[in-house]
Amino acid sequence: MRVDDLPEIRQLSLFRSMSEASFADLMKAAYLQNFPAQVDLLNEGDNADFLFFVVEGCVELYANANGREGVLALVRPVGSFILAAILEDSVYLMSARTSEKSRILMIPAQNVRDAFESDDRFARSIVLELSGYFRAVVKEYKDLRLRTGVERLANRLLKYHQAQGAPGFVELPCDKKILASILGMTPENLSRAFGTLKPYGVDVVGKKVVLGDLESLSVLAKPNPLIDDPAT
Amino acid sequence: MRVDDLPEIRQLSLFRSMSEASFADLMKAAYLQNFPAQVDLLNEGDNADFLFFVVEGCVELYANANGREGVLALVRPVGSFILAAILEDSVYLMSARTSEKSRILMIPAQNVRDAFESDDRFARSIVLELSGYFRAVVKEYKDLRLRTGVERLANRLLKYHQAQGAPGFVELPCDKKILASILGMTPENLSRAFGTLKPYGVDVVGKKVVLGDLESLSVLAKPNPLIDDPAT
DNA sequence: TTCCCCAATTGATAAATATCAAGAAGATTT
DNA sequence: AAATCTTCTTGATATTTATCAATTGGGGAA
Repeated sequence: MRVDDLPEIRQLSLFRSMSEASFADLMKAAYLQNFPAQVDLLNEGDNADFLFFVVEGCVELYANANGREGVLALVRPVGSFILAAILEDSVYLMSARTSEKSRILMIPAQNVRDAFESDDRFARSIVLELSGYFRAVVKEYKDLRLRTGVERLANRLLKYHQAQGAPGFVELPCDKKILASILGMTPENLSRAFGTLKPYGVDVVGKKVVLGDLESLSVLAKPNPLIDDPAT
Repeated sequence: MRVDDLPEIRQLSLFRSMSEASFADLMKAAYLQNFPAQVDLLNEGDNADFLFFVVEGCVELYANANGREGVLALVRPVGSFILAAILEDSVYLMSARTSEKSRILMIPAQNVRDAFESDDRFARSIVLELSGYFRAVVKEYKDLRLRTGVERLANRLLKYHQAQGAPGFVELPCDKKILASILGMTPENLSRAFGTLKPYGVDVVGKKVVLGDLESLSVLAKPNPLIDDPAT
């Protein structure tokens, strides 16, 4: 399937300042494909052949080591993944699978590297994209390193709450099983962590979580913009 | 103190392909300073005013949250830190302190951003530098997420062993207290982890660690280039 | 050298997290 | 609607990790 017209891609900060010609070249080489849920898009260790964008749906980035597996991030429209591997012309450090029916844009790695070499504006956009990625991972690292599971959950709820317009409740963006893995815990412990947060006004009803006492939840969570604010 | 002559800086991949003029401008604005051990160079949350290079000595990058502190990395000559914060014109996500007497090169943030805008080669070098940083943090994250403390220690020992030319023993690059924090554990647990590794041929004599049975140590560690190989 | 401070170790205990097992609740298929 | 499958929850237990306390030991300062 070829790329007909994807204005939302052109509007990404990565491509917005790119020359018309370079962008056209990239899109000419690109593939737009629909995948069902639970399809592996790439495996860690594979050579980085494509740069990926989630146009619709949702993709899990995950990794395996020492007999364990963990989800590192969810990518939602319109987000890219594994840019760094492409630029280093190296292997993927993470695996990726669709977590629901998804529409994925794939740009061959060599075309991306060519555009990086030839288009100065694009090269600079990539710098800002990578800086953002880097800082996001540092935040994830600090979250995992310096907080307990209950604290991570509490902060995550507060973060979702902000992102959803602070209506007093939170709509979980995925199954609790996935959420648990993103938070670096088992599903069992996520259930228990929700239980621990009950005295802090947290009530779970399916995928909806009511935050009845933001004050005391924040006291427990100790939210920190240097970890929890995506914009910082 | 002004920068007289620092060929090792010019030779960094970040600067190697930069124009003579841009590099001269940067160095004219830069400061080269000597610090004793245990001096705070910057604090997380501060505005990113300088890009730093360790010319001699050693710097710890660390962070605080929820009443806990952790060392995220050691930077040794000639390494840079907090490039991403400079480019985003944002705040530092990590704090930095000298862990020994050190010579530090500091380049004002605005000069770095100016050079990034004006020098196309420099902009591309930054991309590769950031890609490397990003992948390094992802590896750290996977290490912490998917391995127990004993496994992290075992793999770290094997990594140092490789880096030091595989002489059958390892010279620890820092105090055990710092090493413990880098590995994401307490000093007490590091001691016990060394004890756990004794049956696998690991014998500690001060800062020297003899690896007497690489075979069985590797079986326990399950080293993985997608985490442990700095070059991947 | 002697003293002193701090790193390092060891033991006892507590907290956090994972694992195993079983049942309950939802969702999907037939 | 019934059957089936998976997620989610809860309990019991084990592992991992942290904390508190008490020494021990090594490196620098006077």
